[in-house]
Amino acid sequence: MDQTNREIVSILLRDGRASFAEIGDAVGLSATAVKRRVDRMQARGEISGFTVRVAPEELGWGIEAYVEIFCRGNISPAALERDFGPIPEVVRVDTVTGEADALVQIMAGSMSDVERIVESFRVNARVDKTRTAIVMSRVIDRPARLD
Amino acid sequence: MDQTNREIVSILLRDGRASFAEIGDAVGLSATAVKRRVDRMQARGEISGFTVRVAPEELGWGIEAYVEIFCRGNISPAALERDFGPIPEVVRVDTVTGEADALVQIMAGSMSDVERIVESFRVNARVDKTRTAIVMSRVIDRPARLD
DNA sequence: ATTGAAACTGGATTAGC
DNA sequence: GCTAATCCAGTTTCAAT
Repeated sequence: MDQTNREIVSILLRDGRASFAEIGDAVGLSATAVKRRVDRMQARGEISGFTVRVAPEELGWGIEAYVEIFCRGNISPAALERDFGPIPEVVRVDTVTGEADALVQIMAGSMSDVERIVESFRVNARVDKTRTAIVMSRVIDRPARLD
Repeated sequence: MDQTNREIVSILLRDGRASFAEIGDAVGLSATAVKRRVDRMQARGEISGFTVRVAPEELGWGIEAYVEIFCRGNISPAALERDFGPIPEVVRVDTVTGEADALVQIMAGSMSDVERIVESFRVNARVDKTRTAIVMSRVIDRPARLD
């Protein structure tokens, strides 16, 4: 990944629908060249896709929560993916250092949804304990910057 | 926000560069009507923008971390925004229920960057204590779904 | 107030270099 | 990587509902 690709990605982070011509002007390439670079980055998996950024509450995701997962014994990333992947409200799962084994982020419609989802984590035999932090206010939420 | 807009957003969540014509086919509207609906959602702030989804390690963000922030006394969202907003590695800040007052998510180039950034949190007079969890593996990371 | 059709503009894409 | 040619999407206008 060279500097030019970094600049292209930097622009796309700020505006995922920027035209190839615009990007080309900014980085000093033709639109064609930019398109090929973006296509190649997508083919290599450096770019995994494009998406829209939405105000969660407008879409019925009234509640967000972080759930720390404490397991009995070890848990593999593959097992986590199998267990949490099918739950649509789960938007993110990381294995982490520290007390907890994993951190799960959920976006739900209501507090009772959170309750139900977290409860469903517990039926999983490997999950020993959970600790939930409800998001009160989203202060900053932005794509990482390159510059 | 009506059902049609939900469907449009649902498509854009999966492909943020989908053409208005494609979306129109899927929801039973003309490209024109779709464009206007997207424009209006953007004007109302329901859609805050479009972005690319990238593989962080490809971009020099080798390390991600969650930092729990414990404050002396109260801390307002506005103060958090002022203190953390200028740090480019900070991608997310939420005030949360539970032990910690806020949860900060950072994307950094290296462990020493994490150390430096977390250390910089501490110089802030209001921050009493921090607890850092380093991400070992990103198991799931996806936009929330509407279905 | 919102839509669809048509016309126009300009970007996306392909072919050739 | 660029240019040129083609195609198609984005955008605006306008009439209709």
